[in-house]
Amino acid sequence: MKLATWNVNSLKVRLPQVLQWLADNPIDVLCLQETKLTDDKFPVADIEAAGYQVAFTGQKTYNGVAILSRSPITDVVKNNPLFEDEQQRIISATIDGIRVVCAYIPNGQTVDSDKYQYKLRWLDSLRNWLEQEYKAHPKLALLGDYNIAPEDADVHDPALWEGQVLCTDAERAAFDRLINLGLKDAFRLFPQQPKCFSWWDYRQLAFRLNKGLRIDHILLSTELAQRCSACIIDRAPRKWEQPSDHTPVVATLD
DNA sequence: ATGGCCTCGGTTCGAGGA
Repeated sequence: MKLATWNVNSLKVRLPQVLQWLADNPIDVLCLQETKLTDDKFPVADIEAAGYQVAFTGQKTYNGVAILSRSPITDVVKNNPLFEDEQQRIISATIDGIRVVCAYIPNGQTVDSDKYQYKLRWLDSLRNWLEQEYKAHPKLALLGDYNIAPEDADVHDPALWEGQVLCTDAERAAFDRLINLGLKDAFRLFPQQPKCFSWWDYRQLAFRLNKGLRIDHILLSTELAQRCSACIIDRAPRKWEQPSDHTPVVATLD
């Protein structure tokens, strides 16, 4: 079983790429972020025609998340019940006995902004809610765009990024508190090449120069981590025409 | 280099992303 996450930066623009990537790869569950579509505009028919069921929650212009699945999707929950939020950033569902949580964690903009404080509050509440969810669902997976590079190894130039949003101590501490619930970073369960990233700025030839960050993650509960046999970042779609600035991360469960 | 890019909404620029 393959679980994946991909921030597509507008599903309206990227739908052909999503369908192409699913045609190229045997993905069972795909979590999408930044769909940027209201629910009435969501391309349900195209996704179903590709052999996937889908659950989604969106809004105009910003945010928006979705879960695509080859197996039936049940018990869909939108957002974090403990955190009042107009922004559509979380959707959860049960698929083949696994509780899948798809999250688009706030960016935070800059450390001196209100958006950064919102990000930290949002992460604190996410942790509290997931603590409950984990107890209810031992087979738990949290996939998404975390907007956090957990370690300097996840940053192309740690000195340049030191103290910057996505890399601050407070954000990394929030990530560690998710880990401390008993979740494992699937990518770090395995030996990896250095300088593996999931996002590259559109500017400055960043992708060609591999000036990126690893900010898209798959966290697995202990039970699922024991079943995980691989986790890779697929750079291929980042090389396509008109790419998202993020590329998919894929975990394989046996 | 106080930047460069992309998307959206809605107009021909500003906000937001990361």
